[in-house]
Amino acid sequence: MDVYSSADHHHHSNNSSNSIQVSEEEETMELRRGPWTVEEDYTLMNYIAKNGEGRWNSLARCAGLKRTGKSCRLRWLNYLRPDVRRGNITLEEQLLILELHSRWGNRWSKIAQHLPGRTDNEIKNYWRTRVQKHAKQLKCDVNSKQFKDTMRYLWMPRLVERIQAASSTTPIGASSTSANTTTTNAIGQVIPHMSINIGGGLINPSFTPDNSSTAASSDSFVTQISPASDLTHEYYNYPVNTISNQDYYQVNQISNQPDSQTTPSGYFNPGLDHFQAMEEQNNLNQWFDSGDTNDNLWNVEDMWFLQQQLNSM
DNA sequence: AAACCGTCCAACCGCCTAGCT
DNA sequence: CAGCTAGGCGGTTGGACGGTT
Repeated sequence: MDVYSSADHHHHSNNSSNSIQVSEEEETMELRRGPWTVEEDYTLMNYIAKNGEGRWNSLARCAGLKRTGKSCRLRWLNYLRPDVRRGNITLEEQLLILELHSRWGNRWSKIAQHLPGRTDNEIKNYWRTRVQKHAKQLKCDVNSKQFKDTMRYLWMPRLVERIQAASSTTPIGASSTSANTTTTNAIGQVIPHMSINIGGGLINPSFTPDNSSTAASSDSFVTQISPASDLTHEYYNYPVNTISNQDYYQVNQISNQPDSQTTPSGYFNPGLDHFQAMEEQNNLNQWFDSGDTNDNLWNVEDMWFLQQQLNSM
């Protein structure tokens, strides 16, 4: 519906004389769909640079884009926006996504608000392609208690370990213990941090597995992360992995929730001995260790063992 | 070489809601 | 108040791509 009915169509070409007979296609103002061309991107960026964003339907018309307002909005927010980050999800981001998802469920936009530069779409894609894949491999439902516990007591602590390990070998300029509120990235820009406390209380896992979809009242348990808006001037074809985890986000303090039952050991819940035993028996590094920030598939032994554990829960 | 397969992600769709008339 | 529209959100899809057979 949106723009389709509009008669006052504009053309991005400049033939104002319009002497050419209007084709049927132009008459009905056929809207383009599918992938955006470089020209369309350029048009949209230019228009927004001059006129700002918002009022997407009229924006699409005025800019001469044969697109719906929705399509323009999506393209801008998910791709063209200067502060959008694409590329590998860092360990810190993975951890945050897992934690926030355990809290809020599929509230992607809400989760995205806490990951500067990341879009809801990207987080959603990450979840579906990475996290759900593991659930599938374990033959359990992503929403099941079993899988949630697996994430909480295995995956997330593992991420914490890896983050700690990474931060202990952090190069100069990105020390892990600092309480600073900014850090400097690889190209010398000062950027704000994502707030994750690794060594101390971590992100507060006061998570109860069965209420994941109920919106918690405490949205502020993670301090709002401000977008690293000055980070990606080179946003088109932004190269992945050019900025290391350590450079990008500095491990930092987080405000603990008042009602927290969290111990300083974070996710390691003393009541879950079998998980800890499991940790000792199995080298689950296979999950994480082959790539930089990639998750990895279970190896056969891990899969088998974990399956036994899950079945006995 | 080519057919097949799995993964990833940009972009779409439908639904919902807030705001305006 | 109802009706309409734009914007926002979550779910889904299709095509590109890389790896494997």
